[in-house]
Amino acid sequence: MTTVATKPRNKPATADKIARAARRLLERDGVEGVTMRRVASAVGITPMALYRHYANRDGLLNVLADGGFAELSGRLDTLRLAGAPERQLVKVLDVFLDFAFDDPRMFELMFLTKREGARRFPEDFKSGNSPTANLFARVLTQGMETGHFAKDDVWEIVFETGALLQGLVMLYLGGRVSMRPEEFRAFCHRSFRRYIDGIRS
Amino acid sequence: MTTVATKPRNKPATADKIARAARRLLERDGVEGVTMRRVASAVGITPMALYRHYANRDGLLNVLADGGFAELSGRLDTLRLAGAPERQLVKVLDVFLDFAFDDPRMFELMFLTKREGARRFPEDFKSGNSPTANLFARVLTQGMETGHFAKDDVWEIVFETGALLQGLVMLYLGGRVSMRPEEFRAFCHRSFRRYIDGIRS
DNA sequence: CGAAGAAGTATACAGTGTAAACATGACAAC
DNA sequence: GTTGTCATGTTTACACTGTATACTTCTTCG
Repeated sequence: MTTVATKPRNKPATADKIARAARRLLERDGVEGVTMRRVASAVGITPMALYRHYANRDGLLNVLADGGFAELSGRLDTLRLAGAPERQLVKVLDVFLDFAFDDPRMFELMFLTKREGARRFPEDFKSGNSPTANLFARVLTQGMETGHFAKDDVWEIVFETGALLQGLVMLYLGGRVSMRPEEFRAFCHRSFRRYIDGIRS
Repeated sequence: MTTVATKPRNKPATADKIARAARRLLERDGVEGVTMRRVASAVGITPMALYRHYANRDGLLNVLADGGFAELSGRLDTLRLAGAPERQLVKVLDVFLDFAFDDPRMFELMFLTKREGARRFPEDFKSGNSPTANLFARVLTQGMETGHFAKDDVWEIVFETGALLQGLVMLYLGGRVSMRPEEFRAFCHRSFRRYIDGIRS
């Protein structure tokens, strides 16, 4: 074989195929549906081959979650934020809700599942490691400077707003809310409004 | 049958021993540590014998969770609520936090785990099936009548306050908060205060 | 006594994640 | 070329999980 033009070690290729297959399984069957055997079978390899590319199942799930955060971050970047800070915050909220509605399983993995290597409060927030938290903090800070919000600990508010949103969506995705998506969105808007009214000066 | 004073079928005896053993396992190893084999071994019977007393693992976990709700309800009943509604709400918050600190695994099972038969919003709230929600709603209604809070949808506020609390505690128990318990409690107090200020008229 | 029914056991099946050993193929150095 | 190295993949196996099925054993009642 004179085969000179060999593929230059397509190591990332299979790793990518694995991630894609896992992603599809996640979307369809949820976190618990992402089993090593199913992923391997979807890719067409043996389960143990997965371990050449990912340390273990948690490692694979972490990569999936990272992809989710990247996509969410991308969506937030497309936001053209302007107008009153209150409206800006609601826009951010809507991006989160859209994401949760579009890909509930991914949202579940990202926020509602215990995972190693997740961000910690407050250090990982203040260090600017979380783009979504950064965006939120920027809007809040700006709102405080312009007098729309009472001066307070920005990071605490970022964290607790995230907690409120996470709690609401967790309950919704967990099937504990008898509302259709748009009803629930309206409810979240009211809830957010109540909260914002509290921090407005 | 002279046998009048027979043990009236001590069926509940083993069922209770099972529940107690499961409860201990839950406390020590968390929800995932409660496996049928371990529970059976702790009781001294065969795994399949558990199924004579509980439909399946989820049934057993539901009974455990019910016990947790009963205890939480009991703790709330001991509260002597008086004074300003804001202070009453904080007292209720503290009961929840105490419970979460005392028995984090149980709290996790009760609020942070997907389970069948969990309360649904709004119907199960409005119907009065949830004692804890009832208590909260009573304080809120009273606060609205006395002018401490702005008139609003009580059940919505009950639900979203629960969501906020759940989100905060979920993040804390999930190891995403670098705070010692009392630090975290103080943070929750500030967070609650911010929220209450929003609904005050 | 004899029947009934409850409680417990034994065995087995289909899953799960993953450790250990081995096979194969592509590339670099001699 | 030959050899060695390293990445990739397979095979097999282990220790778990929940639970279906069938069998035994014990208690209670007619």
